[in-house]
Amino acid sequence: MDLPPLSQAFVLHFGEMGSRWGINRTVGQIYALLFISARPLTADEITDRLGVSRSNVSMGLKELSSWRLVRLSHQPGDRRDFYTAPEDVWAIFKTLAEERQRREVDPTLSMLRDALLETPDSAEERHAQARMREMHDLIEQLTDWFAEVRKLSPATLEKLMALGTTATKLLDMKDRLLGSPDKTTTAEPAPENR
Amino acid sequence: MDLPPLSQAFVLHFGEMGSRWGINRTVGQIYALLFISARPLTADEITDRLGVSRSNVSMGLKELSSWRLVRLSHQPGDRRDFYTAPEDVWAIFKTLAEERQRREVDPTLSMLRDALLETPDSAEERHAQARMREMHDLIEQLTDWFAEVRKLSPATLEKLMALGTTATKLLDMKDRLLGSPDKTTTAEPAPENR
DNA sequence: CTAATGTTTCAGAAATTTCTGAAACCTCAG
DNA sequence: CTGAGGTTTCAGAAATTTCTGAAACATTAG
Repeated sequence: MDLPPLSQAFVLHFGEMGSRWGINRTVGQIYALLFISARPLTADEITDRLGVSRSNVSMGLKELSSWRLVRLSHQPGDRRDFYTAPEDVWAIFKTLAEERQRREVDPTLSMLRDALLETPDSAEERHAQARMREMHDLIEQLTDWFAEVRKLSPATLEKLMALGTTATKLLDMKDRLLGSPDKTTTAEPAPENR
Repeated sequence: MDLPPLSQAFVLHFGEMGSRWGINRTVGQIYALLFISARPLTADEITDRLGVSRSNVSMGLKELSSWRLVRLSHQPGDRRDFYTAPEDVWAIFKTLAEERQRREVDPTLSMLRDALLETPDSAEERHAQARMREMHDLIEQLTDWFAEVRKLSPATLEKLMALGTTATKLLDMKDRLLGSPDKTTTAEPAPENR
């Protein structure tokens, strides 16, 4: 690997991290390299810098494309493909969340929904199904909420997060303002934490 | 594997999913099995049901313990260890988030912080460092926010999520009520989406 | 103490995943 | 049409991860 020290540390770290997720080491490294690069890189440049085989890079780039984590660009008078990581870190994060949703959460939800349609044929199975319903409901709720959040502009999001726990206060405020039809929020007698 | 159909589908699915995350197939299956089980199971029962080796189960349970995803219990007059998955799906989700934070995010943040302390020795490295700062700031912000959210009680959380995007409206409301010192929220001239 | 019952460790076998080099394949300038 | 420049595919080699069975290690009842 032929990289200046700072860059090398970063690239190696993401290589390792990648392998904890479903992503393999090389893919992690390619992405890290593109992320910190000041300009678009060709597959050959990536190959040289990382010191892995050309075909490995090709496959890695293909994988990254399927995750929508790299963009292709061209330069006038040059037929080679140049690759870039999107600039906006928020956008990257959003893409990642969307793809994981699509690849991991959606299939799980669908499996759970199917299971919930079956008629359990024993007490054991009845209990199992009840647990699956709990999990299904939680995941669905989280999913819906994430979908909402993803629609927000980065600016709004940042503001929301800056609010932090104050959000709870907002909740109370809303209840007071809109004349809470649901008393539980205010009635809650000082629970452990909120 | 010796399981009724519904349970089997669930267990197999989580086995596969597990391997997309850093978790191996068996560990995923053990967890799934415990999750849907109506009562605590011994390691031997798990071994029989899943049809894997006893030692594999032992290691899997150890791994799950290190993730704080199983609880140990005992029954009077029985020396064997009985394992359970926590009841509350919210709690499970929280634990998972905390552990991933500890194992993946914290080390990354620390690597980034170190990198940001170095003095870049070229234009390239300077740019790389700037990118790292962007990533660092985003992760830190998300981290802080998650930490806040984790403190909320499930009930409050659920309410917050039920609000969905309405939160944005609350934000505006707050600004109007408290006499926003920061005009950007209301001034924002109809951005793509929010 | 020791036998019975249960758990953990560990070295190697098995399976899976990743990586490579060579060949096939594409595209376009000339 | 041809060949130069570039990309992708693929079968097997290499590396890594997972799984197993046997042995070592607890713990406690008697």
